[in-house]
Order: sequence, then structure tokens, then C-alpha cells
Amino acid sequence: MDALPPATTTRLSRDVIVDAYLRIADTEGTDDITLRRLGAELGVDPTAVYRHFRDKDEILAVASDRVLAEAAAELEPTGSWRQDLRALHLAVRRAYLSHPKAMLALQMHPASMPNAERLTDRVLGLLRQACLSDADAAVAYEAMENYTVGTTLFDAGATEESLEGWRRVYRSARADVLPHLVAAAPLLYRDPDAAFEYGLDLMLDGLERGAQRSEEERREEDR
Amino acid sequence: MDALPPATTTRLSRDVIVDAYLRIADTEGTDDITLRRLGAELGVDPTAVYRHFRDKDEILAVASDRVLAEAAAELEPTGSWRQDLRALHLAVRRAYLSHPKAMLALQMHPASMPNAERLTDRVLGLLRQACLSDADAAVAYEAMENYTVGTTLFDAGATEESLEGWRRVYRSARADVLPHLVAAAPLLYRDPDAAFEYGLDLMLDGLERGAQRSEEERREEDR
DNA sequence: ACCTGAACACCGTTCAAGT
DNA sequence: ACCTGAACACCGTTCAAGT
Repeated sequence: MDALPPATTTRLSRDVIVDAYLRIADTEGTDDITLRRLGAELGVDPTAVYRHFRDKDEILAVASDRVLAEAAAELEPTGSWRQDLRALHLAVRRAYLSHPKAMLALQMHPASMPNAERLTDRVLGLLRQACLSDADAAVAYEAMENYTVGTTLFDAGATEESLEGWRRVYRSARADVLPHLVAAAPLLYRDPDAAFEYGLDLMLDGLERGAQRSEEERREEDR
Repeated sequence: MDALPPATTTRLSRDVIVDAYLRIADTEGTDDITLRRLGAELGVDPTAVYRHFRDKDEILAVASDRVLAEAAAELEPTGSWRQDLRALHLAVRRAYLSHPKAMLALQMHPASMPNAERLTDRVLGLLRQACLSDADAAVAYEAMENYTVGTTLFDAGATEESLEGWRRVYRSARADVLPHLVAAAPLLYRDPDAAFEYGLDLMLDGLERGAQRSEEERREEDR
């Protein structure tokens, strides 16, 4: 047998670095982490990570793929494409809410990320189940993904103060020229999750309507 | 008559600064502009703008409001809430595509921006026209706004290379485990505008379905 | 083969000094 | 009252040097 390297010596590796990044994000409540902070957590020079990753974005992208694995693990197919699409996008939203910066890096830098790809494959499969053509499924995937990612990145950046700030600004607008705005002010930004689900259901309604039409056309042809 | 200051002496002002910012953005094709670049354009020390704005974000927010004014000017109400909502969000998307960084600043820092408020008021009015309750109109506004802003900010950051990068990554996935992904690869990200419109129409379909239901319920009560 | 550490090229922003 | 300019406190990243 060859002599193994001492097990206690935790040497740097991609996994160790990503672990540290996620650990800081979880304990510190933000995933906007500098390489200097990451180096301190690892007890290593801030620039040491460049031996294992091309740049900072690559660290974030790999971290986000691991977060998506946890999101995917919660999901159990029900057989209803509508329910499954809904649950999947809610899970993705939760992942993005906890690690927005990491997700943004993944989105912007194309790379083979196994868990992200598995989720994308599932969405495309569910859209096909909803009677969409291949071309429509691709476009619908883009629309739903952009909706989920975009909305959630904003919600992750918002604070209770900033939301209250908008309500205050709108409330003090001139009611004679902007009546709808002033009336809606107290109702706005009360529950970002509810707003997200409302929009998601709107899109699912639209898809269902399309699916029903396809169904009708098929019966039309049959008789 | 009082003596006027010499008209040729273009002194710094909020308008002059915002003008310069938009001029650089338009000629340079990006609105990610440093204060040093802005100072050079104005022929002034980079820090001089702090006499007129609290910070950089305030400059961007004011600039974005002016861009929204141009977007709003194109719009002519047709009487159909669906058509008007559609045209409005397409116009907002165009504004965000040309000045994404500025729009992000507006979104994140609550402030009274007249043109942004006018557009918000119009959206809320159109949603009420679609038979939505005040509470639903507020939530639907949030959903549509987040969809438009989020999607467009991503599209603004994407390049033909990054989109092609995603297609390549997906194409080279294992077809036996991710069949939908591999099949969809050549169809994806072909036309971001089309994907945006597809998702927007999906949401409008959902709203119309809700409007029809409200209509039916009213007739139900009548008899 | 892997990590260190000084250094670089940028940022936005502050503040005392000028006029 | 308004602008200057040096300086500060940060970034991500490079690269020659160490071991």
C-alpha cells in the first residue's frame, strides 16, 4: 500500500473552496463575498483560489449549481405538468433568494452545470407534456426562466425599508393626476412571494389555455 | 434688466450632467460609465458632480426617468387594456435594453421619478380596466413589472457569444439522460424579443381569462 | 505542484484647499 | 457658491518569488 497523505491536512480544492463560500453566505446572510474574506475563511492567501478556479465568477457558478441540487432534491413529480412546473419554479426561486449573486454568475457565464441542466431538462419535458411544440417549449422555457430569475434577483435585493420607501413615494404623489398610483400605494410590495406566485399562475393559466386549444383542435380533426 | 451670466459658460447642473451621461451611453453603446469618464466628457473634475447629486446612483436614476419619458411619448391609448398593456411593456423593455444600468439604479433606490410614476399609474389603471380588484391589480403590477425588468436586464447583459455558449453546452449534454435539453438546444435563445413577447402574452392570456370569469360571475348574479 | 505576497489597475467617494 | 485634486478605502487579478 502507498502511504496516504496526512488526512488532517485540509488542502485546497474546488470543493473545499465552494464549501467555504457557501458557509460564509449562510452564516453571514449575504453571498456578496470578497476573495479576501474567502481567503480568511480558508486560512489561506486571498489569491490562492486562482490555482483552482479561473476567476471569481467560476467559484460562484459552481456554488450555485450545488444550491440547485438541494432545490431539485425537494421535488417529487406528481404527474400534473402544471403542478410540477409550479413547484419547480418555486424551488428555484428559493435557491435564488438565498444565493442571488452566485445565481447571477451562473446565468451570465455559460458552463456545463449538471444540476442546472437537469432542471432545465425537466422544465422542457413538462412543457412538452403541456402540448407545446418544440419551438414553443424553448421560448416558453426562456420566458419562465427569465421571469423567475429576474423577479427573484430583484426581490433578493429589496429590503423592508426600500419597499416602504416606494410606498411612501407613491402615497405622496398627486392624487388628481395619478389616482391609481396613490390608491394602490398601501397595497404594493406587501408580499413579494405572493406577487411572484400570482405572475407564475398567470403564465400557467396562459399555458393551460393553449393546451386546451390544442386538445380541441385534435378533437376537431378526429370527427 | 439685470446682466445675464455669459451664455457660453456652460456651468454644471443636474440637467447638464444627465445629458452628458446619456450622450456617452448612446455613443459608446454601454451605460456602464465611470465618474472619471463622465468628468472627462464634461471637461470637469470627476468629483465635481457630487455638488449636484448625492451619489452616482442618483445620476443614473434621474437619467433613467428621462429615458422613460421618451418611452411613454410613443404610446397612444387604443381603448383595449390588453393592447395598451402590451405596448406599454414593450416600450419599457426598449428603454431598459438601451440603458440597463440606469434602470437598475432607479429600481433599487426609491425616489420620486415623475415619468416612472406616470407609467406605473397607467399600468394600474389598465389592470383595473381588466376587472381586477385593487389588491389583485397591485400584485399583478408587481408581477408584470418584475417580469419586464428582470427579463430585459438579462437580455441586455447577454451577447451573441454567451447565447451561443449556452446552446453549445446544452447540445453536448448526454442525450440519454437529458433528452429534452439536447433536443431543445438548437432552438434556444434564438430571439430574446420573441421570448419576452411570448411570456408577456402568456400573462395577458391569464389576465384575460380572469376578466372573462369576472364577467361570467356578474351575469350569474344578474339573473 | 501549490501557495505567498507585493503590486497593479481600477472603482466610488471624502474633504480640505483653492477661486 | 462651486470646482479642484490629492487621498482613501476598497475591489479582482497578475506574476515573480518562495517552498
